[in-house]
Amino acid sequence: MAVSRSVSPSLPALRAIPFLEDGSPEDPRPLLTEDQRHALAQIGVKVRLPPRLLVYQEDARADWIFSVIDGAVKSYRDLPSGKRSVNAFLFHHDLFGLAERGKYVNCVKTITRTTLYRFPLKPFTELLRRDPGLQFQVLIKVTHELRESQRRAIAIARRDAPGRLAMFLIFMEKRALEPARGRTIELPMSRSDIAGFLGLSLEAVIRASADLERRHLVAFEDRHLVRVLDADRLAKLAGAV
Amino acid sequence: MAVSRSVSPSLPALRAIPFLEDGSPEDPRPLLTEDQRHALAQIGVKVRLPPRLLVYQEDARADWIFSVIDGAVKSYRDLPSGKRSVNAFLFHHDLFGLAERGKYVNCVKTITRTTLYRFPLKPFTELLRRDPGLQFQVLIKVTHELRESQRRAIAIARRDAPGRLAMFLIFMEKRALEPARGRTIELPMSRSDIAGFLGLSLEAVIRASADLERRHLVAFEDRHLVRVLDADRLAKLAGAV
DNA sequence: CGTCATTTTGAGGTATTTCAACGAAGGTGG
DNA sequence: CCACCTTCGTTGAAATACCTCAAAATGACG
Repeated sequence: MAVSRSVSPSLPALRAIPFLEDGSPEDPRPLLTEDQRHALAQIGVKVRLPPRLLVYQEDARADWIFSVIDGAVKSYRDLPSGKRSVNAFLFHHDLFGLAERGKYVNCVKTITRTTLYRFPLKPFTELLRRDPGLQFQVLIKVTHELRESQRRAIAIARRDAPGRLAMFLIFMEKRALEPARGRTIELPMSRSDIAGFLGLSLEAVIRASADLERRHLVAFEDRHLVRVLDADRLAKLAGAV
Repeated sequence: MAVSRSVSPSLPALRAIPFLEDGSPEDPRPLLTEDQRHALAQIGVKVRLPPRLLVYQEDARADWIFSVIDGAVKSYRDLPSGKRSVNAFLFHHDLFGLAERGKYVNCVKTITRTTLYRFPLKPFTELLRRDPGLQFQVLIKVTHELRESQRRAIAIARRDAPGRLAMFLIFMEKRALEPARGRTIELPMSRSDIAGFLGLSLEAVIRASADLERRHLVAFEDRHLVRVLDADRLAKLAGAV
C-alpha cells in the first residue's frame, strides 16, 4: 500500500473522475493531498448525525458546505403535487451544499447514521481561491455530479420500471465503497426514496423489484441488501435504454 | 449603461448564478472581468460553424473546451434503442466540453449557425490554476448546469406531456437573451430535439403543443416561435409538478 | 409489546407509446 | 428557377405500462 497516498478516513476527501486521462486504471481515487485535507480539516468540524435528520432545508440560508465521511444522505425536493423528487444519494467522498444566491436549492436528510464534515461557506470559498489545485478537484467533482445527473435523467426517461431499477442497482454498485464483495449491493434508502429518484411510484418500484427477482437477475436477501445473480443480464437490461 | 461592465459580445463570457448572495437583482450577468476575458481570448480561437454540424462526438479525445458566443447547440447521447437523449441546449454564455478521463461524454451538434470560442484543454486548465477567480466562475457555472439538469429530471419525471412542455417553454424563456420581447419565445431546435430533452416521443410533443394552443396558453406563430398568451396559467401548469 | 411507518398486493383508469400513412418544409443540384 | 429528395411535422387508432386508490401485512422502534 502506498504510503504517500495514506488514507485517513476521517479527514475530508473527494472522489471523482478527472478531466484528463492520467494513465491510471479504472478506480477513481481520493484526489486531495494530505495538505489539502488538513487545510480543510482546519476550517471544518466533524458532526455525527442520527438517521432521518434534516441537515438543511430548501431556501434556507446556505452558510455551510458539507462533505460526507460515512453514512448516506439524500438530496431532494418536495413538489407542489406532494411528490418528492430525490435528486441524489450521497455517500463517502461526496460533497453537497453548493447553493445559488446564498440559498440551498434542495433539502438534505440523513438516511443512516452519518458523519459529515461541515465547512463554513466563506472560509471554504476563500480556501478555494487560495488553493487553485483544491478548487480544481472540486470543479472535477461537480462536473462528475453533473454527469451522474444526466445519467439519472436517462434512467427516468425510460418507460419500463424494471429497466430503470436495473440502472439504479448498477449505479449503486458502482458507487459502493467496497468493490461489491460477493456481488451484493447495499440499498440503505427506502423504496419510496428509490421511487423518488427514478420518477416512479412506490408501487412500481416494488413490482419492479419483484420482477427482477422473478427473472432471477437478483435476489433480495433483505430490503436493504440485494445479491446480483446474473450480472450480465442485469447489465444488458440496464443498457437496453 | 454602465461603462465599467462593457460588453464585448465576441469575447468569451459566462453567465450564471453565484453561490453567495450579492444583493444584486434577478438578472444573472456575465461574470468575468475584462482581463479574464482577454486572457481567455488569448488562448482560444473563434470559430464559425454552419447549422447541423457535429462539433464533437462521444468518446472522442477531449482536446478542447468550448464557449458559445452566439447561436444554439445541443448536447446529446444516442442510446442503444435508437432513442436520443438531449442533455442540454446551449446558448450565449454557456460552456461545454468538460470531459471525463480525457474523453467527451456527449455528442454536440450545432442547431443554428453558431459562433464558438474554442480553447485547447491544457492551456485552459492551466489558466484556471493560475487564475482562481476565473476558475471560481467556471465552478459556479458548472454548479448552475447541475441545477438545470436536476430541474430537467423533475420535468421528465412528470407524467403529463403538456406539463413537461410548459416547463420547457418557461425554461427557454428564462434563458433567452432578450427578456422575452413581447412574450415570445424562440425555439431554434426541432420538435424531435424537444422530445429528446423531455423524454417524450416526437408525437407527444406535437400533441402537447396542440394542447397548449387549444387551451389558449400559447400560440405558435411559426414552428420556431411561440407567443405566450396566458403567462399565469402557463406558469401554473408548469409548476403543478 | 404496542404503535407507526414502510412495504406489499389487487384492480381499474389513463396517459403516452407505438405503428402507419400522409403532408410540409428545407436544402441541393441540375 | 425548378425538381428532387431528405428531414421534419402532423394526424389517427390500438396497445402497453404505469399510476391511482384501497386494504392488508410486515417490519422498525421505543
